[in-house]
Amino acid sequence: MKLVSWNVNSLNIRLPRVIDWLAANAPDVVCLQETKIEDAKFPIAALADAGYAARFSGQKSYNGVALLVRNGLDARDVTHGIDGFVDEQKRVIAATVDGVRIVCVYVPNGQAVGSDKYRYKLDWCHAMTAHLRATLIHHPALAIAGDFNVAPDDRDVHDPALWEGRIHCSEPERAAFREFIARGVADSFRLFDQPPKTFSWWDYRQLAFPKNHGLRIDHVLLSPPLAQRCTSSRIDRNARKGVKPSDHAPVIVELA
DNA sequence: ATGGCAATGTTTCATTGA
Repeated sequence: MKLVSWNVNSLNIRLPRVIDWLAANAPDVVCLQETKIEDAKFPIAALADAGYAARFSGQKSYNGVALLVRNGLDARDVTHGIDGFVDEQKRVIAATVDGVRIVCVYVPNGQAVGSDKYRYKLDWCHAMTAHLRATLIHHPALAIAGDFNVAPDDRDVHDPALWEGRIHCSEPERAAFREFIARGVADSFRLFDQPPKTFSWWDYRQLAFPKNHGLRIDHVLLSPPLAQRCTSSRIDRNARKGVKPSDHAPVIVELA
């Protein structure tokens, strides 16, 4: 299974690029974040023409997640949100595909350390950790994939001194990320040797992409049976190039 | 010293993102 996570920063704007990317990369399942589109307006037909069935949970303007599943595969037991956590914001969709439970997440940004949104981010992560623990009991083959809005350690930051203690890098956020890992899922990217300074997000400003001033905040975490099957995990930085890119690049994981 | 981009809707600016 070829499994992808990609924050597209508006599926409306990005649809042509997404469809081109699907054709070039032929993934089996794609977890999308920041679709920023109401369910009634989701581009079901265009994606069907591209060979993918879509399941989605969206809202106007902000947030929104979706799963794209290649024709011939079924998305079963689709669920939305976090059990026991009331949230207006559409940030989670999950399904079982070919025996793999796939949880697509868009973790809150947090805006600034100490803000109300930061508190919400940490609360949200705490609830997701409990949800993950419960889900793993029934689904030992589990992947949680998405935009975590956390750079887990300094290797994931272009300038650790600049970012120290700031949003995405603060110790409470990193501790929240380690709580996910402590539930028994591995950061697939770190299962392999990787080129240094590999990132998944670059600011649109200040020539950040050509200067490679990025962060690695998009992740695919795998439970032990899937980590054993994982043959590669990489970030397609080419998808950040060209006209009207998302500010995030896709993470691509292959499972034998 | 600061902001510098992009997307959205509240649209000719404000808000959010990261």
